[in-house]
Amino acid sequence: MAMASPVDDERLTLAGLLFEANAGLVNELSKRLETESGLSTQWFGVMLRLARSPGQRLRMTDLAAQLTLTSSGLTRVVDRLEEAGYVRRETCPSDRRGSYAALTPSGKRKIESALPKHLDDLDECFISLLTDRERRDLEKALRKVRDAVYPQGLVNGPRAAC
Amino acid sequence: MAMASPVDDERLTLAGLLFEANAGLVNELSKRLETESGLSTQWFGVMLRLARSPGQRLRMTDLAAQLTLTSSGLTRVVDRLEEAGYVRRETCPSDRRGSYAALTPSGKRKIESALPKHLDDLDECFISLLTDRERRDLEKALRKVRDAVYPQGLVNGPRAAC
DNA sequence: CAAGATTGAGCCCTCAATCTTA
DNA sequence: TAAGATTGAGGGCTCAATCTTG
Repeated sequence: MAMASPVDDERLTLAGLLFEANAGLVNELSKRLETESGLSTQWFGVMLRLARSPGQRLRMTDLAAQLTLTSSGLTRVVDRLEEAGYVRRETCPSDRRGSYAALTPSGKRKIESALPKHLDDLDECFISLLTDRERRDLEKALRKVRDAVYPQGLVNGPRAAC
Repeated sequence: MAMASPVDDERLTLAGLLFEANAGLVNELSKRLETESGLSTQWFGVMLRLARSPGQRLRMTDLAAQLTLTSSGLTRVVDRLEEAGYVRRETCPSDRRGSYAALTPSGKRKIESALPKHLDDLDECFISLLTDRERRDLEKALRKVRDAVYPQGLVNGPRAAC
């Protein structure tokens, strides 16, 4: 009987499944999103988070944290989104160091028109594969992990508007 | 009572939890892996997959698929791993177009010395947060998703050695 | 021509340094 | 001095084109 090697540890298997499920899903969804709406997952993620926020705006720092991006990386993403007309920067009156990223009307239309098809895709590749019970259990488990390792994700509400 | 907007759809929430749990975990584990062993998650992933394979080798194409990388991307990763002495290329005698990536003895020592601490990290950030039952359920759910969207992941056994 | 692997060009991200404001 | 945002330099990936072998 063969010895179990550490490289076959079952914990690696579970982690591997998480990584692979995530990677596969992101790949498939981004391909579809790109062809259907011309949006990358990164752009979609930015615009979706802005759309969900009061006033459709978020501080650059908060948005960067939500996207697991450095503030440097976010600066460049917002540069491109601004050039495309989907987002614009707004200065923060009460703290002149900071700025907001705000969804433009064009950006709001864009995300809203892209959303229905994206939800269909999400159903097809992910949601519909699971039973109601599996979905609830999965959400609970993922939330535990997320809360433990995702520092600023969606926990922080948006700052008080200034 | 407020209308539910599509941007608040619960399916987006579940998908977002998957993305955020994954991103948070990768970030945390890669930081630790880097400081403890000087390995990136990419290098670790390559070496782990080679270590798990018969003969500690894999065809470049198969390895690329397992890592969700283009063959172009894998070529460059293996270039760097070869330069570090952890991996070497071997030509395939029966099909001279192809080549193998093979773990060197140095690479094998490296991954084996990095593994115990990495497993501890994995426990701390992920595995130990869940009950046995939650782990089993999570594995089942993730496997369904993975199998649906991860084309060549770990499904294909390695090709017959030539 | 198709398949496996590599190369050149270009994109997007990070790290470290910088500038401005609190 | 610290915090927020930006910029320059550099790394790693993808896409498209190329080379070799089947």
